[in-house]
Amino acid sequence: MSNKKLFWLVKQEPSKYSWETFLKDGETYWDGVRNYQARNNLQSMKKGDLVFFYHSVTGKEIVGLAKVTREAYPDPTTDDSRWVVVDLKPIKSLAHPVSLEEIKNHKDLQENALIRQSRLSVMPITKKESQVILRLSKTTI
DNA sequence: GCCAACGTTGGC
DNA sequence: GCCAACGTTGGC
Repeated sequence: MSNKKLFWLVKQEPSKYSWETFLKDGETYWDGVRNYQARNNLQSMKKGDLVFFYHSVTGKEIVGLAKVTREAYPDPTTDDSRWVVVDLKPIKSLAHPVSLEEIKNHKDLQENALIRQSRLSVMPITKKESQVILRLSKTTI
């Protein structure tokens, strides 16, 4: 695993866009972000970065891993030039989804933005956190 | 369905 | 530039 790659986490309600739909689509642009902090995170993503996919509200677990295939460009779903999207492509489903409860209960994940800033929909994940999550998910890249 | 957290908007 | 009102998100 290259140590230059950064890890991120994106959040979505499965009723709006589920991991299963994402797998079926094969690739998608991540639209609809209307929050500056989340937008800034999108703009910081580099091609090849790895992105955890979290199901909010229903499921409340990290279900899959994707990668950035195109860096930030203007959101095609709006004329408002403030907003951007990135292209994401699924890599694999996690062998064992990592639930919010597991994250909350793990001592090394207490500082995770998923807990600290529950409303943020695009957030960075530290390398250490990503290793813990991958271990919990019984998934290797 | 409720409510806490928090971002945005608009009046002053 | 402050802050009250309001809207949205997401856990419970």
